[in-house]
Amino acid sequence: MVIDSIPISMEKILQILKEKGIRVTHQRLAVYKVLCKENNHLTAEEIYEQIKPDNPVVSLATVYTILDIFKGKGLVNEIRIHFDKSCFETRVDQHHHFSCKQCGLIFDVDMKFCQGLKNKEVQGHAIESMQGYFYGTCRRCRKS
Amino acid sequence: MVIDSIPISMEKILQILKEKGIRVTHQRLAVYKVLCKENNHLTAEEIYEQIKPDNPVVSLATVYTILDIFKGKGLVNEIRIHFDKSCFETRVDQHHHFSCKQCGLIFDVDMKFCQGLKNKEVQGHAIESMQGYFYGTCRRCRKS
DNA sequence: CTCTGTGCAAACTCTTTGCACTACC
DNA sequence: GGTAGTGCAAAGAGTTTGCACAGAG
Repeated sequence: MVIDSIPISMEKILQILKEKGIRVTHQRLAVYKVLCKENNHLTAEEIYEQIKPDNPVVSLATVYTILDIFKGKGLVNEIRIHFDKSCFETRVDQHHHFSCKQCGLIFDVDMKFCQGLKNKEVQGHAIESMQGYFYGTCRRCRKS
Repeated sequence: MVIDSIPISMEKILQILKEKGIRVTHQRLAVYKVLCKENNHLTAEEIYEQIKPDNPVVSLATVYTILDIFKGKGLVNEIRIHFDKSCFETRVDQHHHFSCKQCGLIFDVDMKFCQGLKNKEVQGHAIESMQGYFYGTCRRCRKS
């Protein structure tokens, strides 16, 4: 399921969590909501900072725990396009990422080249998943 | 330049370092030699452990410093196929990596699909470099 | 001899863990 | 009410930094 940057209702999130058998708490709703709202690639720290205003008593450790649960249930995807920290997104289908060296933003990349690579093999090794990380200058930064 | 797992002479390493304008020290020779010898994807810690026997007084911090210099001069490539730590290799031409979930080994992957992607663009973003990370079960582990 | 490289220890960042308390269901 | 989730603080791993000493050119 891909959720766009359009606002998502609390009822919808509640339903998603219940479907996955994830116990519903205030913090879990908040984490998922922020990830949907931004449709962005957020670090645990960024998620933490964004939910704090609405939820003053919350801890970064819990955000990590929640992300780990979401990841295990296939609700979020973890990427490591920047070497030093993980980013999380709600888009969990096969796609890749571009990171801009100037502005630091991460963009989703859909490329045909790796369609069908999954469950194939390369040089005798069986591929279960793949991540393509691209680095360069993004569309917007190129113009300026 | 790609150096295979065949032994490399100290003279050759010396020459490579001098060509790149890198001041030659015992530690730098040792780091580069281990990376060549293994033709492997080694973490800083692993490099440190391997050079210690021949060079009892050496520090992990220096290994990091040396790897950073080598990287800056284009002598080694840093990959982050495992989220928690970096691996280094002497192969610096365009290629990708496969990590086996069972044995943990990293294999080089040469794929046609991304030839020519460099200096092209994707969805308006200018690509300067890319990294393809594949995960699954390697050839050897599949047999057992 | 000078200036860069090194070892050491401490600091730093991101992430995980242990434990008592809280709050879903 | 029982079990799982949480906050907090502390620990852990990987990496970087500051500084005095050592060694390359």
